Amino acid sequence: MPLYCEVALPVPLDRTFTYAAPDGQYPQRGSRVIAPLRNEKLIGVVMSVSNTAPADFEARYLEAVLDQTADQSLESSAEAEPLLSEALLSLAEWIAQYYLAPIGEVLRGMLPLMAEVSRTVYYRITDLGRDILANSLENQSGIPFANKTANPRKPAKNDNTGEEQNTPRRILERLASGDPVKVSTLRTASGASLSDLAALVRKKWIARETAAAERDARRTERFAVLIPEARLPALSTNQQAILAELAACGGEIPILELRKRGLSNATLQTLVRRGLVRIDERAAAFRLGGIERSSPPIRLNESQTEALASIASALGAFHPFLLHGVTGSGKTAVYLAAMQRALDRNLASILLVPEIGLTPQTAGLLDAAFGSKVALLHSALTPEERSEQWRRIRNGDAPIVVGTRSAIFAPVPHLGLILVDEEHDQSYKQEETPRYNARDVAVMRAKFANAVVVLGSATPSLETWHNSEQSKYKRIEMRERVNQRPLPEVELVDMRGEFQQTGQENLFSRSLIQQTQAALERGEQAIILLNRRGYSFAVMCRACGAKLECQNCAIALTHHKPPAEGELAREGQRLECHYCGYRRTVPARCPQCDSEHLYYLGAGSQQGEERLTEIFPTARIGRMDRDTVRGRHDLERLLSRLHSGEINLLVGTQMIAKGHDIHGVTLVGVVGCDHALSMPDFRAAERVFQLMTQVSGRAGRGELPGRVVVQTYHPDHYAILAAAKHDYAAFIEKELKYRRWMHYPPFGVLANVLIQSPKLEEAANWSAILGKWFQQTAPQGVRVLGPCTAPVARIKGIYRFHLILKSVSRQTLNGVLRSMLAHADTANIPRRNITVDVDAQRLM
DNA sequence: AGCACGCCGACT
DNA sequence: GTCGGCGTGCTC
Repeated sequence: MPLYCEVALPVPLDRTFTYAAPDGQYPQRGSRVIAPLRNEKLIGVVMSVSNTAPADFEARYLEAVLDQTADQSLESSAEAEPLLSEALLSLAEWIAQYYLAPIGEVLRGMLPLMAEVSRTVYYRITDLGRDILANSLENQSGIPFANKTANPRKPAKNDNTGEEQNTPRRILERLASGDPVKVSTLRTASGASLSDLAALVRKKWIARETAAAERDARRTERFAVLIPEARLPALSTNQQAILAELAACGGEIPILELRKRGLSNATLQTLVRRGLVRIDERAAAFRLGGIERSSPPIRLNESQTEALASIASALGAFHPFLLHGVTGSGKTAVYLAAMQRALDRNLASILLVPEIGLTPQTAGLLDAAFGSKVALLHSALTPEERSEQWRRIRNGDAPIVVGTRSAIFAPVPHLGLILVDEEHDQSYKQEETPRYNARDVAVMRAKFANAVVVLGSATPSLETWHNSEQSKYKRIEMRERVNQRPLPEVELVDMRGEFQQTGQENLFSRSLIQQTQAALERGEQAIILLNRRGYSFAVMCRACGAKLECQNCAIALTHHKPPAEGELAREGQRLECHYCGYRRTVPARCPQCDSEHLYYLGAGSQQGEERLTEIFPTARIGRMDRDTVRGRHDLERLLSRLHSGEINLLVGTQMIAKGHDIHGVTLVGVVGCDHALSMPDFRAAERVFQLMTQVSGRAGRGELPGRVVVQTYHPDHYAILAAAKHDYAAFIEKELKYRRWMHYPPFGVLANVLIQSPKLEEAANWSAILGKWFQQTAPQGVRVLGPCTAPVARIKGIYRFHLILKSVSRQTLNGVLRSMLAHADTANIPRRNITVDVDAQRLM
């Protein structure tokens, strides 16, 4: 009797599938398997096994059980674990239940599964196809193949070349032997497009099948190796160049390196053919790559030592901490020391950093402290690299894991410590299914692993702060900067007064200009936060008041100016939608009313840079935003130019606020970051406070004291006032009052239910159905706001409605959301059009 | 999500 | 009269 198992598959279905195990293979909970679903082969994870056959259907057989090594069956000891440990499986199940996400999708996000399995598509001729082919050979007419697969109004490119046009026939001929043929092979042989193949599948002349097989995902590196005793025949200059390079490098060199030095692969292949060089393939050595080692501070100060002692003495059991340390208090040094302490006790650590928080500097510190024990996991890794890191971690070769959000799923054995740097950072929340918050997952993971978890921040989120007040998390305070450096003095500039006094609307206030000038003259550096991308953030019509909007989204288009376009913003320049990427040029006339009077509203970082160039013609200005920092290397390059002093004035979006430690910066300007206060978002004040505090923290980290100039239209707002005084306590007190009053988190739990459809009436209708259901069932202990159109009513042509649910009890809310989804199912609302966002960060 | 099966308008 | 549009419904 076969063994049966429940398999989670990467499909958006809230259920598992039952399969029978092939003879002699014993899947366990946590094993990866290849499972046939319809005519696809998918990778899945075994959630449970049983001996009873399902009653009402016949289970199909698994194609294969992966990761069943020979020694695993031999050893059969407790050490022979399936790929996914029990701790990670429990974590996945917790996420699935807490965030109402399908377990298969949760697991897909946890495992670098896809890189490890190559999925191949094959085509095979059917009996019908054979008949058709035979008939056509008999009567030579080719009639059945009259080329109608493409749109009849648009003839296919190869339509007019006689015999060449008969694609279906060539497909069938290539398949005639009966063996399945790979798509790529078939397409080269027959010149067929994917839609040609799809058409024949529809006619049932051919059949499509997929196969999945495990691939060795270890990254290899290819070396060119000089064959010493070869006789040298006449060589071209290119060939000589390669041989010279090889000789200079001791006879071998990675092929990638050759290419970097401008030596061609074709030439290399010629040398191989002539027997002068051979190619060796070896497992790639691991290195952090392009990192300058930097030494950590040798001695911790008093508060750092105390923090370390608390954390270190808690190792070995579940203990959550909040490490609240002002900017520049040296949290990173505490993290490094704590990881070392864990390592001393043979415990591994995970350090989570925000998306752009992993600076080359931090990587350098880690490399210096832990060398090859470090595994880096970040979004720029290729699937193969990710997979390689994953294996190193799982083998125990890398007990120090550093990475962004999904690194919380690293398969670390003997996990003892999890550190979440800048725990308030929004990038820890995944904005697609499963919509987990890595900070909260970190706490659960620590719980399952009996580990210590430290949430660190200068500006803790209200949730975390509240948990520390409730003694759920133990709070550690670091109130002083290292070396008793003072926090920078903050000056508020009331921009309303500035307008009245100068009589004009200037982007930069007189005070900011004057102080920047002074800093630059003293040979110091300044950075200016201008938290909008682009040149101007909207184009508006003076006649009818309409803003130019994206055709796909209910969003004003942002104006970007090509750098060489002269003084004025004008027609013909680029407009861009920051939601969908739609681009168009600035029209001559308003598309609504045909007026010629269009004007440009607001200033972004691009305009900031331009203004600064005019004001400080001799300054060495740099800009840091998503337009100038696209790849990882752009950031590294900008930061190193800043460190070297090559740039002395930096303007940019919130990217510049994140954890950079540049000692020459003595002045920080904050321009127009308070517009966020008027957004319909209950976290607006929290975000403005955090951003202002973080960016202010960039000033005065070296020998010289820092200064901050904040331009604001809300000089009396508590978030601005508290940030100006570095007074977290004052801010938190006000903000907690407001949240309590409004029943917003942390006083209660919140979920955003988003209903989407490309058809307006459909979205409206569905959200009305759900709204009515809430009205009729009136669930106890849940407040419902809406339904109403979402703050961004349309994105990428999809109309959006939402409901906001608040409850004091997480369990109640979870239950109500489940009933709601069940009702949506009976009301025939497709599941994929409903997004449930538990603990939503943004209600947009 | 895919991808099949199944009922109504534009073309040979 | 066919092709093919995409509206329901299922996947072990």
